[in-house]
Amino acid sequence: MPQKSARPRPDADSAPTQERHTAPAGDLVYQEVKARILDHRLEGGALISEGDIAAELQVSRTPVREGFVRLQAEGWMTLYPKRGALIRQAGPNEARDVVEARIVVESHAVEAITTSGHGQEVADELRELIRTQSEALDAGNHDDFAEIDADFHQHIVLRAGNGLFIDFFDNLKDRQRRMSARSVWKSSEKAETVLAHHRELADLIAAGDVVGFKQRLGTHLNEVHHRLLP
Amino acid sequence: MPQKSARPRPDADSAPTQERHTAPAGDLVYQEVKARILDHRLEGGALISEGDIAAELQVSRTPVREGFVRLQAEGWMTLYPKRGALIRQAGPNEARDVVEARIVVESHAVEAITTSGHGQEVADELRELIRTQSEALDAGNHDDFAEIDADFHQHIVLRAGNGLFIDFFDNLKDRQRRMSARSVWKSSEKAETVLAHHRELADLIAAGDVVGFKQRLGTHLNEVHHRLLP
DNA sequence: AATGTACAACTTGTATCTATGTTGCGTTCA
DNA sequence: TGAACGCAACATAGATACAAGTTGTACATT
Repeated sequence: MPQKSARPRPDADSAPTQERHTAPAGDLVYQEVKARILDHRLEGGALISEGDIAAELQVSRTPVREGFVRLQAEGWMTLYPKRGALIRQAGPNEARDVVEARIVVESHAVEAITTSGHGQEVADELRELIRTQSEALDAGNHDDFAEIDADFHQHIVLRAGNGLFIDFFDNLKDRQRRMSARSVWKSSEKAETVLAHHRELADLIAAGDVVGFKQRLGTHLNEVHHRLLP
Repeated sequence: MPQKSARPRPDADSAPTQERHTAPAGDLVYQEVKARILDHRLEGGALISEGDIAAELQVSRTPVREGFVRLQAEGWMTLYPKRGALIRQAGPNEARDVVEARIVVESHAVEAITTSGHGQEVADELRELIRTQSEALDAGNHDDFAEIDADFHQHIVLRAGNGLFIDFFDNLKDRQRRMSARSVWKSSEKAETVLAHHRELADLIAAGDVVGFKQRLGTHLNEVHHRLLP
């Protein structure tokens, strides 16, 4: 029997009636600390305290705690009672695990897309993305280039339509971002290589060649990765 | 440059020095509320408030809030400012998505296991699990039977060694649990069918037949599922 | 009757306060 | 010299206080 069987509810998963004009302090903490972890302003292994962040961000410790709990739930830090918050190390296998997981998830997404007959459609959307990414490169906008690069892969997973994989892939994206945060696509030669790879991947999707896609994606990710970590 | 570059740290991801003797109230809230969601004592669509849970569990709102934040991060509820916490609906595609994701993750795990040459080893471990599960059935212990059933599949993912997939699979397991919470393996005939399926799956792992495993797993999950959602 | 409005009840957001656990270091004692 | 002890500094856990947003309803107004 339901606990108390609910008051009028805001219509299953609808948006809040009114937007906030002031960002909640808890979200601020979450986003700010996560951003610092992803771009290595906070290094793995560092031990920080609620008080430090609270003072720096000019909020009380309560919303800091809220942010910390979220970050722990997502695996970015570990909370030690009465001790502090430890930023989690990347772990020796994480790079391998992320690449492996991406290959599995993205390849499956392509299979789902092609077997449902949306291969051409999605391939066209990806080519459009490649076009804008190419423009970003020409304009020298490296940040946009990197962002669209991530969008390309995410779009594939998005279009496959499995919400669980979509959420999981978000996590993978963040982890990859932390690992490759130090590198930028300054060399246009390397950037062109990435574009070429993406064009091939889009073609393979259009052709419905799932195994080909999987192989190419593997070489793509590994090649990108080896230019970053040597 | 590192923020403040850390005080002495408790040796990367080590356990806390001393165990607690009293369970933290925040964990209590998290586990209790999650349990209620998984077994439908809290239904999807219900709107609950921090105060209700706090009063019922005899703690203040602070740890309740902590638990709620964790539950939201894991996708079990949505927090609406000044309104309350809405238990998320299962979603019309969730059953399909969970099965799809499980097939992908488990099949990949088998591929990783067999290509690394641990197929026989893992198959033997699984057979041992099947043995204990069979004993639980004979003893009429349906709860243990269901638990070992979940362990069987989790073990495969565990042995593949990818920490990201392991965490993801935990999530899948909980979602499946919520969906099938109302059914029990009372019929020993159905239970025997499950055991037979698991034996076949173990055999396919031993034989290194990844595509065979994937197919069998698909029929297994769908068959199990169709007996639940008729 | 339909509509607009003021208000009471309820809920969260955040700050603050108290209690307690942990650590590091200086002091003491063998 | 070195180990044990005590204590101050620090950190979190949880409770509580208070401010502010949201909603349903009763009631006045048209």
